[in-house]
Amino acid sequence: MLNIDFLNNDYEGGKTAAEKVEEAISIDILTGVLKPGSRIIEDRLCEKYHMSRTPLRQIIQKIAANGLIQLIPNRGAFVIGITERDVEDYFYIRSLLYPQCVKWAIQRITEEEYSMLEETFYFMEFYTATGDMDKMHRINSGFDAIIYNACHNLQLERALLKYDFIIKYVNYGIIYPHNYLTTVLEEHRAIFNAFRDKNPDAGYEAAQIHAYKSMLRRK
Amino acid sequence: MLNIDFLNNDYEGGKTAAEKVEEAISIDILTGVLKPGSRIIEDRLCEKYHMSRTPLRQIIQKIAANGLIQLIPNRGAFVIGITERDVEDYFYIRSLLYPQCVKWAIQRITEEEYSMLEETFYFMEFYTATGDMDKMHRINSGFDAIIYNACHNLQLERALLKYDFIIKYVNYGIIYPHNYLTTVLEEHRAIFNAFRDKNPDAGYEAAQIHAYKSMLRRK
DNA sequence: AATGTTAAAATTGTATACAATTTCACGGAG
DNA sequence: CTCCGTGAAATTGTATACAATTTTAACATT
Repeated sequence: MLNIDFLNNDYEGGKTAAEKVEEAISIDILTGVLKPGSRIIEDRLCEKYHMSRTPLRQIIQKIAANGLIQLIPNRGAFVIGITERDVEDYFYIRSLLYPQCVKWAIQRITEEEYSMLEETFYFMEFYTATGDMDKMHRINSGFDAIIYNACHNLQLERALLKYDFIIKYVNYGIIYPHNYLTTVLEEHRAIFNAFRDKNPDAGYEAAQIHAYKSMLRRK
Repeated sequence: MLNIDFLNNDYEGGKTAAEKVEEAISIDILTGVLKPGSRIIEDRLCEKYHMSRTPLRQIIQKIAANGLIQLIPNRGAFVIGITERDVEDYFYIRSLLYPQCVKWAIQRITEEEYSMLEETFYFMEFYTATGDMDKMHRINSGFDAIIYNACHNLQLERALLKYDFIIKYVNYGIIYPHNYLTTVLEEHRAIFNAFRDKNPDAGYEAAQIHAYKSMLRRK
């Protein structure tokens, strides 16, 4: 069932312990705490996260399947490096997929999902005024997550969530201009209006603009 | 190191036992042997594949990370169904990503990778005449795999390989028209020529045409 | 007949032990 | 001094045991 708990600051998403460790390791890779190319010794991580090798190895398999770790049989797990060009590439790929996702979502969204999107957008409007950057990042992610889910294509949803996850942590520490929040709100408004009007092509265009500008903002 | 062992009919890709089991389970899901929504009992699969639960659970985590299984904590693993519309969606997503991959690959391919691509293309020409459908599928996949690798973007490469994997097995048993091989060869030739001429835009266009026609051929 | 309760069975989650393999340091041959 | 062996240490791969949780099936209550 959908909910908007993500608006809460200390929301942990009902994650299991294993999911939290998975995220922690992934973040360590993306933020450079774990150096690209370096070998991951299972016992070290077991000690760090206070668990035995059995569940830890499952987590490593998952991260490897997501592409942040390379697993070489009998040799170990190695950190995959993400270069600046990779990040640019991910923005570019995202700008190919995101508009199509929005278009499909407008065609396929359910009543319930739309209500959720509407409610979230009103929160966005409200919190933009307060200027709480952290909360806004959270809501923006939630807004996108509802759209990703509403396109009703699991693989596309997962691909976009993955790219967003990578971009989010590689972007860590970036300074945003003072008009960042209002600018992004207006881009989102254009997308939301397309949902309200049930206009897939308008949504595609608005999404393209938003994705493209997101890419430029990084420069 | 790159090699063209995939041309060999009984080539197993140096897969480990675990990788073979992973592929077998994935194929069972895509071909409907494991019914969508059904629960996967670990012990049953352990018996079927003659291994203990520890390595099997790692495999399940991997498949879940790839999106073919849904894992619910303490409740078990459930088969994700792939509908006909999903397959159409995957073709569509692929047609968005494939041309970009070709374009980047032409800009980024190394000498060694190009030699490999050239050699593979000559094999394609040769084997098209023989009409061995199975071998051609293998070579076509190899041709694409070299391109995916040459774009030097790991996530894009993996995304395309994943979609191809899904499409391949969902397409299982399809009857191809008699001119299928020569048609596909010409589409590939256009792509290869773009590599030969180092022309990214021509490659993008040729790839777009190939992806689009592949989508239509399914109908 | 429908609903709730409870205990046994089944299943998932985790820790540990051991086997298989690789890595690394040391010493000898050329 | 470099290049190989060689064996111990470290690390990865797998099986098994047990703990935690869920599922089930039988039974009682209304």
